[in-house]
This record gives sequence, C-alpha cells and structure tokens, in this order.
Amino acid sequence: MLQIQYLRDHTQEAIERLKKRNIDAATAVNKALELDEIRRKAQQESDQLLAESNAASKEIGALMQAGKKQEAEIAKGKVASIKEQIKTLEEAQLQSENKLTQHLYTIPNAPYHLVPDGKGAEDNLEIRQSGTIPDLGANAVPHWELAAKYDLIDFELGVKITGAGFPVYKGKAARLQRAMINFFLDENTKVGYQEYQVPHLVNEASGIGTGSLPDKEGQMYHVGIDDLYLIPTAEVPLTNLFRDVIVKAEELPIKLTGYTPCFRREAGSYGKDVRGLNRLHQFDKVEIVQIQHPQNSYATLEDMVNHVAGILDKLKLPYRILRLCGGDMGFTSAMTYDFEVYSTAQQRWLEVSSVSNFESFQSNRLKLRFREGNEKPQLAHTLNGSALALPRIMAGILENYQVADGINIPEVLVPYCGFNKIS
RNA sequence: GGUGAGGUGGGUGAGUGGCUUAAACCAACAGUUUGCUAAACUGUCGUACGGGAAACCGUACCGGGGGUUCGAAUCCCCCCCUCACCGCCA
Repeated sequence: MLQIQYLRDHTQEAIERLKKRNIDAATAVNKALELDEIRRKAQQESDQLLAESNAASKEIGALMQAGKKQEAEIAKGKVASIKEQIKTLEEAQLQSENKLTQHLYTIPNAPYHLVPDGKGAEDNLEIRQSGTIPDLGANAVPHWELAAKYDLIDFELGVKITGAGFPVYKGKAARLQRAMINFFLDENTKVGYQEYQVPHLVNEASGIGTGSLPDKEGQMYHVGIDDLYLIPTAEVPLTNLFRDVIVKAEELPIKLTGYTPCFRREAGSYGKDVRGLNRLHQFDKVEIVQIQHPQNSYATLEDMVNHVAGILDKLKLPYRILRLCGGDMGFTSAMTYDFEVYSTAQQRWLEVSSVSNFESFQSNRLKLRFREGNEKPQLAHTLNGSALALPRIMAGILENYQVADGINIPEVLVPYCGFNKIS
C-alpha cells in the first residue's frame, strides 16, 4: 500500500510513476486525496467532541469528590447528549478511514524511474544474456519425457494421491532436488543471509502484511477449520517476522534466507505452460529477503541480482536477465528483475527467479520501521528474490545437460548429490 | 482437549472505577564531573493520526474485539496467546 503522505506531498511524481502501469493514475491518486480530505475532517470533528466529553467527565469526577451531587447529575445529562453525537461522528470517521484504505489497496506500487514503459512481456528490457545454449541436436527431448524415461518424476502418482500439479520426485531426482536446496542455502548464507526455518502456514494478518490478502485471496490454499493459509512463497513468513517491528538503523540491512515448499492454486492456467514442471500447485523454493534503508535499496537490488546470477553461472545454465516493464510487473513491486533459464528442448525461456524492490509498499502495511538515532521511525524498504525456484532449475538441468545415455549433473552439485550422472 | 493462573511501555513491575498525565526501578540517549575504565549527578526517553511555521495542543492505544458507565488498564462477554498440571502424541 502506498503511503497517503507520499501521495499528498508528491502528487505529481506519484502520478507520473503510476502512469507506467497503464492505469488512469491521476484519477486514482486524486480520489485518494479526496478521501483523505474527508477522513481528516471527520477526525477533526470527532476528536473535538471527544475532547469536550473527556473534559466534562473530569468535571463530574471533581464535583462528585466535592460532594456536589446535584450539580454532577446536571452535568451528566449534558454529557449524555454529546455522547449521541460522538457515536455518529466516530462511525463517520471509521467509515472514511476504511474507504481510504480500501481505495489505497487498489493502487499498485509506483514504478521506479528505471522501469521501462510497456504493456506486457514483449516490452521487458533484456539486461544481459549469459551462459551458452548447448547444441543438443535433433534428439533433444523436453524434461517431462526425460523424467519418464529415467523414472525421475511421476506426475500420475501425484494425481493419484493429490491431484494435478503435485509431482512425486523419485530416486536421483529427489536426491538432486535436496542437493540443490542445500547448495542454494549454502550460497546464500555464504554472503551473509541468515538461514531461517519458518512455518508453512500463516494467519490472516501475515497474508495482509505482505499483500497476498485481500487482493489475491483465491491464489492461496486456505485451511478453513483453523483459518490459516498455505504460503505461496517464503516471502510471506520471512517478511512478516518483522511486522510491527522498529529496528535500529545500524541493524540494516537485515538479510534472510529460507527454504520452503510453496503452494499456489493458480486457477486458469492451461496448455504448454503447465506441462511437466513448468507450473505446479506445490513446488520448492529457496528465498532471499532483505530489509534495507531507503537510501540503499536500489544498490541492494543490484547486489541481489548479481548474487542470483552468480548461482546460475555456477550451475552453467544459459539464462537471461530482464527488467520488467510497467505492464508486466507485479502489483506490489517498484522494480523487478526476472531471471529466465533457456529450456533448450522446449525452445523457450522459463522464469526461475524474480527479484524485486518493494520500497515501502510492503513495510507500510507491515509497519516495518527503522529508527536513526533518536529520530522518528520511518518505513524501511523490503526486497526479495528467489535463489532459486527448484522445478524450473530442475527442468533446465534435465534438458540442457541431457546426453545420449543420460543426464549429467552440474559440477557444483556433484558433491551435494553424491553422483555425477543420471542414466 | 480439560482445569487453573496470567498477558501493562525496550525490560522488570505497581496499579481493582475519577488523586494515572500509567508509579518505581533497570536499560538506552544527551550533558556535567572525572588520570583511564567505571561510578555519581542532571535531563530526555512509546506509537499512530489530526491541528500548527514552530513551541506545542488534541485524539486513540495497557493481548484483540465488543459491552456497562458521565468516566474503564481496572467491571462484564467473546476470542487469541503464554505458563503450570492432567490427557493425547512423533
């Protein structure tokens, strides 16, 4: 959620930035300002009356103490009439606050000035390509065929015990997956991210904190009997650790990493996009999160991008980095880089990581603040990224490392796996 | 799941209807003193929103939500959480 203070103080700037979303930014912002105006008036009226009532009650107390019962009774009558008015004014204030909040929920984050203009995926800006796309010849097959051929991943078994989009990993594939999780966590902790193990279910307040609720309610699995949500990403529990927290400026940046399964309902997907490991209801991911001073958050974003690129370099996978355009960016992000690994057999790019700076959009809801010396607390910036998402890396390895008699294992993973080839 | 006791500022903890503007102590910060470290002394010390150029003023917040009352940290109801014991259990 954008800060109303920001919209008030930097109205034109906010509108210019929001225009990149291809929305009617001026109308959205002006409506917020109008609702804010109403809200402030309502608060002023309500506060004033409350002040009167408080003062009157105090007088009654003094009269009672002095034993002037009759005068106190008269005063009580006065307060009673104020009370009726307070009720309606407080109601009006609450309503005006809710209206403003509800409206602010509908405004996406304001894109950073470096975000390219554009409507969709085709307008994303390619920053660089790296690694070599292998020449697999005519016999290259997509990962789902490899998975069947070498008995690695059983999609039917997953359907049997749960449903579509819940694959079962077997033998060396299970081992490879576990190896990758360890490798990723090691790479992250090596550069200062602290490893966390967090719950895979969160309460409603956490869902609201990171912006999954109320907007994306239908994308999360909900356990009704206990009113808990299965996490769509470790970002939710990791970032919410710092909900309602004021940290010292010296403690920034705070760097967290964690492995969790992720659960996504993803209604409405179809065809080639969901074939094999391309899109799943449950998948594994190692996430990195940083909480940073606003002045440093964009430098940190570049650091995180370089870090993720370093991991892909070590895996020797062909990939490219995109800076997403305004039309393709997520609702909560101010700037996002996507990493895509080339799936040679499918001849398409697969997103394996998304690294974003949310500026204060998340921390505003989370009330995640920092304090510099004795100054007033201010909202911190939050950033996160995948380092990395497992299934598509798995797909990328299976496809790019396939040879005539099997699948080679990237060198860096061999010590983690204990084998160097699947055959 | 059952029974009981609890939940108050960064921490400990007092407060059972108006003398609370939440005491006191500790921690933290600033200053004074001082060979050094330390100690002592003085002062500051919650958050949010609103008003104001500012000083400052107003309002709300004592786990969360309702209620009683002119007035609630305090009384009542519901929920959440913590601790102890019991039950169940990897």
